[in-house]
Amino acid sequence: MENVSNLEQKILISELTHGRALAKQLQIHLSMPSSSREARESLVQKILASYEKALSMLKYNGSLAATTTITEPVTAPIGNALASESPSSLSASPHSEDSDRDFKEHEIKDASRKRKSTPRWTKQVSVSPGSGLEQSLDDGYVWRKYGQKDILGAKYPRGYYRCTHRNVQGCLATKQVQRSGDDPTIFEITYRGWHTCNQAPDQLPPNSLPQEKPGQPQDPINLQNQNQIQPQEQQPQDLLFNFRNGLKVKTENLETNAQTFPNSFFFHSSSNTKDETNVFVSNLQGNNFMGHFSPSYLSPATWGSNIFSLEANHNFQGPESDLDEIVSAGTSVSNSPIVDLEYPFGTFDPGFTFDISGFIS
DNA sequence: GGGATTTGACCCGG
DNA sequence: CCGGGTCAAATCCC
Repeated sequence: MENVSNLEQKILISELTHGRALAKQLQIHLSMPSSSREARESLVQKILASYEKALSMLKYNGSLAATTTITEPVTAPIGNALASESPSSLSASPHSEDSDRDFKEHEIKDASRKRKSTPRWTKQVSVSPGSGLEQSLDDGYVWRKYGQKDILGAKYPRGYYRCTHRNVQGCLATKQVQRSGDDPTIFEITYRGWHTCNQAPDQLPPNSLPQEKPGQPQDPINLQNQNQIQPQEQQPQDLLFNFRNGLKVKTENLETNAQTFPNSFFFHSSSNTKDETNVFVSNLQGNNFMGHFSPSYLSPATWGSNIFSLEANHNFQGPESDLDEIVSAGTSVSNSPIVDLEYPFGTFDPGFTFDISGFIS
């Protein structure tokens, strides 16, 4: 119980801090003649999104305490899951083309378990042609498509993407993109898992272009065959990369077993907020968690136009959560993506504190 | 040539 | 057995 609230508090703090950082960025943008309107609006949206999330968490928490309505335990076997992902292709040296799938079997078994506990959230994005929302499908991460499948009853195939850095950094984040049948301008994007890679989608230095890729107009509507979304390119964010390189903790082996995950941590480094902003929930799982937790995860919605109704699905204290705690944004955005998230946290040890000072210097 | 995408096969859970 | 998710060889593209 207390664990929960403690965790919640940390998340809230990081969310709010994140929002504040965004506001600062906005402030800078406002005094910057070169700043585009889109950039500003984007920031505004992000800020609002941040607020929404924070608020909804509070509300949800409240309702939890008050009514305790959790419908689904959403079994989160926090102990082992998620990180155990490691599809053999990852861990077992890829260059093994010898015996086929025989010996993979056992590994695959535990991999299957993770799926259930992998957090995921869905977002609907509508892309209206010509309204500058093309980039809506760009969430700032670099994805690599690994599959496409026709889904029963769906007009368009579903695309499966995973983080480009999966192999290198063991980033387990994936997403599915499903184009809506009745409204082809709507894409439902389901994210799964956290990014444990170095990408920092929504916290670019204030003076660098926010989200948009200058020389790269993209038009999802023109996806070659109306049914596939192309992954977007992305600016290298070396700053963060380098930064992090210095403190990467044995990422080489982390694919192989979950146990190494506990040692890794991750936090955002935004250029202008070096203070407490970065003290995020780190090493959440000292005992069991499932990966990293970064604000970027909490703010998957970094899109040009947002938000949304947010649905949180905690499985903390067990049974029942009616998560009908839907918070609709006051902002009447024409196209309001819907974010629908569920993160199977279990109990955490709230006691941890994390001092990043040692890493920064 | 290397990385990304395509696409049919495979695996697993329901 | 069926459908969704993933793998991986073939292919594409820069």
